[in-house]
Amino acid sequence: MTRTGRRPGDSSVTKAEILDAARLTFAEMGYESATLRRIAATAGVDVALIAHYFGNKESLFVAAHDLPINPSDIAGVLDGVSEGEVGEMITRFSLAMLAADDSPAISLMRAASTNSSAAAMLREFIDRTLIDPIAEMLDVADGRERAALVASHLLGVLFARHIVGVRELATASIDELVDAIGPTIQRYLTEPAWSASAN
Amino acid sequence: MTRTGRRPGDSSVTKAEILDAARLTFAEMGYESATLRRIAATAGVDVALIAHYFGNKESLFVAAHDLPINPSDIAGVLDGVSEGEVGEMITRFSLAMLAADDSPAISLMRAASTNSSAAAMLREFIDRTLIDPIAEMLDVADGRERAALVASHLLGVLFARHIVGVRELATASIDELVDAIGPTIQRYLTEPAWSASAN
DNA sequence: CCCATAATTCATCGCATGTTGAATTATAGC
DNA sequence: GCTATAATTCAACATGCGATGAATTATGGG
Repeated sequence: MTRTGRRPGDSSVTKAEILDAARLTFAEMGYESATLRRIAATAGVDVALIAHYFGNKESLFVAAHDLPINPSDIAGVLDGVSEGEVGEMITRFSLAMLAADDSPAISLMRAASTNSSAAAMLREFIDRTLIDPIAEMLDVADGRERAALVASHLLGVLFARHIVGVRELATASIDELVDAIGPTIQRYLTEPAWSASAN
Repeated sequence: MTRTGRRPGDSSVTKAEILDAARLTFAEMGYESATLRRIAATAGVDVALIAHYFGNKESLFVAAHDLPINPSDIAGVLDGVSEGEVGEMITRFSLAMLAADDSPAISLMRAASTNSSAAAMLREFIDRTLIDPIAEMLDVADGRERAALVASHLLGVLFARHIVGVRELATASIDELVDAIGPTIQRYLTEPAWSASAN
């Protein structure tokens, strides 16, 4: 029975535990349904400690989604891959890396649906993590439009598979999905221009 | 200043107005953020009237999403379209019909992110409105898997365009998007088998 | 060994929510 | 025209929320 006052023993990993609990809880239930009390309970901590460290709920959310995937991850994945395999690689990366249970991507998708500042965060995340590096790699005039189409499909697969639970996608293995979707992504990237694409 | 008691005048369109307000509000803000009081205010009605008609919030949500798109809509769209134009037609249908501001599809997507019974409703909606009719039309062994891939991409475009607001997709016209995405959808539908697809 | 400071909990506040029950007024069938 | 019933609002509730301020205990630098 922990009582009041500072805990004995080692240093403070507590802050990181709160962030982990926040990521997990936000990813499971979305922004408004994830209560500070529940996050605190998951972290084994009083709710006031969260306020002490992070001020308010929104700041906690931002802090929990700040670091964990750095935008150069995908650039690293793409580096040294032959041009014909890029679609497959991006697809595999998205299905594996972005879809872990406490992944900030899924968490952001959940939160973005009901919270406009989370939507802004997800928008920026998509830009930095997917569209920017892909467009830079492509280095063609309509690169950002192509990358946005890629992102939309990958988002849709994550959404259908992990949030909605569409059976045909939820039960498929990553390899099967990569086989099915990779070539489509590849075409969006390297197929000759399909029409006059505006903006 | 409307006071207590039954309103004078005509019959009761009030119930339908509540449903409209509910659809609109749920679509704008998601399940938990849409409060009964706000829905009531939008409908110009006291909150207790909602309880009187629909019992509780969840029943209201279900009622608001029950009828409004019937699953034969897409079948009608597909009927009499040449096989090569099906992808374009489905894409256009999704971008136009499913994405209106008070569309139950967007509303369900928002709610599904944070509410598991809404996710179940969306799952069923996708099955009935997209996967079932498409698979039936295709009439091939892996028809449901193909249809699920189609649905995932279309969902992703709606999500990126209307919920996240990815710029490249949000600013594009429907025609431009149909030009870009239609051929991809078409390939998912009619391209020869890509590999051994399981389940 | 002190003492400033950090880490932590407790108690509580104000507020918004979903829900309930009673009161009031109009409609419609007899 | 009376009366049962439907439509509607008002008032209030219990609950759970995010937030705040004070209290308590350990740590670590001088």
